[in-house]
Amino acid sequence: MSLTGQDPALLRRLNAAAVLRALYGADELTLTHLVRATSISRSTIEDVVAGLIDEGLVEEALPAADAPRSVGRPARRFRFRATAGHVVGVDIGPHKVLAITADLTGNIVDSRRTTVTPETPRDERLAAARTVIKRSLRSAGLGASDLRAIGVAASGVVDKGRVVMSSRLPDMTGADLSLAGLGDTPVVAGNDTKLATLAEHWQGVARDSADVVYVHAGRSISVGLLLGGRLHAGRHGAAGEIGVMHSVGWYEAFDRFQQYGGAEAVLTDARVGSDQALATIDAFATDLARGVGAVALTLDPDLVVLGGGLSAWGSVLIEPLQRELSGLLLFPVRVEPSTLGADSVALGAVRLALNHVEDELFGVS
Amino acid sequence: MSLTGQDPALLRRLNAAAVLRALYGADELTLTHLVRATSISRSTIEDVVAGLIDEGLVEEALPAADAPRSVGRPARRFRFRATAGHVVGVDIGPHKVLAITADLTGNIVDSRRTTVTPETPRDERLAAARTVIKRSLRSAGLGASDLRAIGVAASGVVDKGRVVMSSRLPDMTGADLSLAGLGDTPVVAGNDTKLATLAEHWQGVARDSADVVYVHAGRSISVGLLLGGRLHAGRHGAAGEIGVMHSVGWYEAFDRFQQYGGAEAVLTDARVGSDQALATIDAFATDLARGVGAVALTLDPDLVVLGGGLSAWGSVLIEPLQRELSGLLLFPVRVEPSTLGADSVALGAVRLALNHVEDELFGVS
DNA sequence: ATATTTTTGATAGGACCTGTAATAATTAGG
DNA sequence: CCTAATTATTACAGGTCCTATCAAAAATAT
Repeated sequence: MSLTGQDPALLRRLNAAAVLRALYGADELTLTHLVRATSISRSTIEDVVAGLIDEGLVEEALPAADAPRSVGRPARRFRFRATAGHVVGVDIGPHKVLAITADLTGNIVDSRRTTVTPETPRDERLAAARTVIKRSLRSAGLGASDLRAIGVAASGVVDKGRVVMSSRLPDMTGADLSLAGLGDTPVVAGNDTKLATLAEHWQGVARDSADVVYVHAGRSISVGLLLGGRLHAGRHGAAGEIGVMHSVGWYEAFDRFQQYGGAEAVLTDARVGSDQALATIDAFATDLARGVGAVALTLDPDLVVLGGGLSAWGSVLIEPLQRELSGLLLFPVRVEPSTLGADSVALGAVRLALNHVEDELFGVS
Repeated sequence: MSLTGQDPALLRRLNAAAVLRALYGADELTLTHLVRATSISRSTIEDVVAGLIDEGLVEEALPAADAPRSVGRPARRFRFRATAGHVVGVDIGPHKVLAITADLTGNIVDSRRTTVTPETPRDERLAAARTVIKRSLRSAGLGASDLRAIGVAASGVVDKGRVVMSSRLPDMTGADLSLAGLGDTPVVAGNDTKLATLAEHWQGVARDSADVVYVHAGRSISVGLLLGGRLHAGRHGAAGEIGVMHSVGWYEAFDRFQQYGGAEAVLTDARVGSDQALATIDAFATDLARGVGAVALTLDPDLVVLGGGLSAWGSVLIEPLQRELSGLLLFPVRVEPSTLGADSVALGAVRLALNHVEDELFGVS
């Protein structure tokens, strides 16, 4: 059944969530600030904050010695107690396993990695993930009870905590990503590109866009979708798999660079104006635009984000891509390079874990 | 700012909405039924229902003489007062203008049409829409004050109440769909295919699916998207315009039938097993699958609905389409023919208008 | 006629919200 | 150093909403 206001306490939960959200973004706020931000009455704010302090989610900040003094009785200041809990986001990739530990505001407290190879067998790869998580927690001085959720990113189609299919790491097909052996911390999993999309919406260029197409361009090309501010996974978790269509030509696209003598060579030659290098990039942009154009025509998004290794090329690749796209689309679309580096996937896993925690913390519906 | 429970009356609105929704689906319900359906306490239900009766949204049903009698004091029965308001949905098409008048439950009380041609100038076409709406209202015995909203469907890209671009009816490009001259009734507009998608989700085969790709297949081919149970329009209202991509081949697809001697001829020949007719249909299905495949790979939807004139062909077209799609997609997708006829667009416009009314009626967020 | 069943009406108790008035803790200025 | 102005805190009154419980009302079954 739908939302029914059965319990007057619903109002309290709603207001607590609003206060928490307000504190979330800011550093320290006074009660008066909170009243203004939420337009809830002062009496209520006071009660709510007291309750949140009891729960350990908010703490009073001691007045700083060098704080700017103003007239009138000084207000107490409150802040979100970021250390009330922590999450870990782990990127289980072909070449590395990266774990990022963060507090509830998303502040990174530790970051730890191990090297693996595409040939590393499944169990070893998953064991590496467990080990990296444990090490990161220990180094951050955290126990199992401090951990509220774990976010896991893996390549391939990920659905219901499992890798349904992975072409990049065939051995991972069928792998269970619930990482047993780490206590009963809830584990949420997702596809790497989709989680990078989430990261881009959280801290990257897509911060203010609700409908985003994220394109990971590197050795392989893949797509993540954010629709209405939420990740769109699809019925089988296979949304964005436009590259599967052979006529799009994404499987062979990167070979253009290999044939030239490697991606590095193309970039350096292009920078000095080599016609052949520029033509190679143009051809690659055409490949890219074939798939991105289909997705953009389907969704008419606010923004296309170019991520992955090739996003570091910046305008060298963005410009021909945009040129190609403008010939395909009804309306021009904004294309921006990713501002997050190679850690974006693990960062997205952190965000996924935080989403889970927030749903529990200030979940209402 | 987000939802804040500032007012205790929020609970009442929430509960009123829950009661209204419960009454919406059912015919007549007793207070006890409502208590069970909403799990709100009886006292509250009583209050809420009294309030809704005051507002004119609910009425008490007189006990029917032939009602099945049971032990105990007979309960009063309540029903949603469907006639508390009406809406009109109007489809402004190339060949017809169709207005459907419905009450708040969506019961159709009148349906009225006028014939136009693709050459009818813009002002005349819009005037025809106004006239048809007025006639339909008069014939339903309704005054301007009974009308709560008007939904308008037009072909082409529709955004913010205007036709941004129409390839089917170029003269309509730039048209203002707010239909001035019908009082101050709110008018909401949308693209015809998108609204047919809405209709299909409301009363058609897509009733239980949240992520739906609707394909209108006829003289022209177009796509409507429902994502997470909501229509996806895109930044410029141009979502689903995959057919714009020339390589998809949708502009010329229907010509295959014309070259054969008309769509009718293809169908009748195919039914008696003509190889040439079947091959023509296969080729058309391949055209269709090229675009639908791209959309389905992008979105991984629950369901693909085939609408438009060719949906009447049923399995003759569905089967080759499904065959083609299965070769393109990672996961098989359910493909169903539309169950609604040519009125689906106007019906979707009715639903759009009802959505608007409901947002106002039991809008909370 | 009496018992049983179900609905209805009325009352009490508690949680929540808002707004106002009194009180406390500062700074600015004479 | 003292007073006025300013801002924050605390306490209280008034109102809406919810739930739970219990007696009264209206029907059927025996």
